[in-house]
Amino acid sequence: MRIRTRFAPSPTGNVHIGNIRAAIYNWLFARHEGGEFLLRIEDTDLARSTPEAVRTVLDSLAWLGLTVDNEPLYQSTQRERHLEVAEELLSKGAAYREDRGGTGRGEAVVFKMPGCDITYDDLIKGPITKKAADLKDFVIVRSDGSPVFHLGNVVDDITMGITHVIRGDDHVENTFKHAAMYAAIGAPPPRFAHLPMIVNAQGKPYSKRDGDAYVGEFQEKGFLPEALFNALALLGWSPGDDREILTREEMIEAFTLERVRSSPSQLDMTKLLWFNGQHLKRRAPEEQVAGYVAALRQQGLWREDISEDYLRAVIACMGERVRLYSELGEQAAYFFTEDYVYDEKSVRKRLLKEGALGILREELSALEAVGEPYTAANTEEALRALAEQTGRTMGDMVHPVRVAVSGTAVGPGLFELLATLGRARVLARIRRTLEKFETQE
RNA sequence: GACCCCAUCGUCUAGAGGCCUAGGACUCCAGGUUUUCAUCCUGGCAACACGGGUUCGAUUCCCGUUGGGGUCGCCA
Repeated sequence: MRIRTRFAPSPTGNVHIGNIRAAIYNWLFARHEGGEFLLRIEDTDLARSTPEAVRTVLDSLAWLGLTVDNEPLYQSTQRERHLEVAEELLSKGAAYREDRGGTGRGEAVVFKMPGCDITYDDLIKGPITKKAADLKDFVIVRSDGSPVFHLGNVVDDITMGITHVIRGDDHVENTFKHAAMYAAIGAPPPRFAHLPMIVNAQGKPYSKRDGDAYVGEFQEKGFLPEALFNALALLGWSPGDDREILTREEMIEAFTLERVRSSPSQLDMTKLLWFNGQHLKRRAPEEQVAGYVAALRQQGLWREDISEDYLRAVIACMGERVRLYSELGEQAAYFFTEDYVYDEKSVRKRLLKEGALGILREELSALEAVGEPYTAANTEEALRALAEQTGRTMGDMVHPVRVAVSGTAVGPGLFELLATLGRARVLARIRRTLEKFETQE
């Protein structure tokens, strides 16, 4: 039989990482088995299910590359089918009408539990049994005639031909109800697998106050979809060897439900950042450009006259110092503005030290003497010659220039930095720095 | 409260009775490389919640305790 899984979110706004992780596992499982991954929008709560909310769900799936094999089934379109099944259940005696609690609201349709213990074999947790005494009848159609979640969920899974229901831990109790309904309807039940919850940094369930809980937040912060995918997939699942950085294909290849853990876990932001850095450096340079431009634009550092060649040079220059697009602007705004800040500590240590400004002035002459092309090799040669002449170390040479042209003591190799910045900028910045601090001394 | 689930370094995890003086990753620390930082290399700190069993032998199996979580709706 062809494997079929589904993701069945109720579109109530942003998609939580716990839910998207369930979607990832459904997708991975279906792809691994050569089956299908379907989407159902559980939009019966019309008040909360807006078109924008549906859009958000679709966007999140698309962003993460979770390709769906069907046109999404909107649960609200299935209402008649749900009610039909309720009638069948009624006529079979598997359900009855009752004014629950005698509220006078009218009669609801109540599903009758079979009166025996129910056991189902969870693909992740193993067999779980519930005693008959702990199983209560429940409403499947409200007194106003609308179907309840349990009815719609089961009926839709049957009509969609779902073979494996992979969902959050919070549904285990429902599974006994659902299993009983499959039996009453006379449909073969799917296999169930319940994923442990993802908890917040305090090890507690997520609350509205917690940040970093929704897919959109990571997207906005500039995380790479493949990095979030990878990190989330490895929360609760592992390939069985020591691999951590995996491509989608490698995960599909290795994914099995047997290797999913049954204890909750938390998403560590520091490690997520590491995942991002790893995936970032695996991206082709041309793929990176757009991401950097978007981040720089957001930071107000982008100007349309900046050439792509220049940006590429900057990216190459910064190398693995950047793990997230936004870190480029944070760490090295000086590539994009003349108005960079002079880090106070760096200035004190490298420029205001005895004789530093004198050295810098000598270096200015040496660097002025270097013509185009202003390559790393050429500028290095000039400063090496100066160091030899004056009996100084390269350290003495490098530090003042670095602070002068970038305002900070940390960054890429100095000569790559100079070559990237270009002759005009370098000389202008050194002159300006000299002016600024010589008068200050 | 009742029922169900969970429990290995700070975090993510490997481990399915002896291969474990418990392995890997992130973070952190030290050293090396480098003009600085980052990368990279080397090394280090750090865990089987507790108590009983079962067994020649338990991180691994069973029971209990403790702790955490889920569910108890005419919500989904």
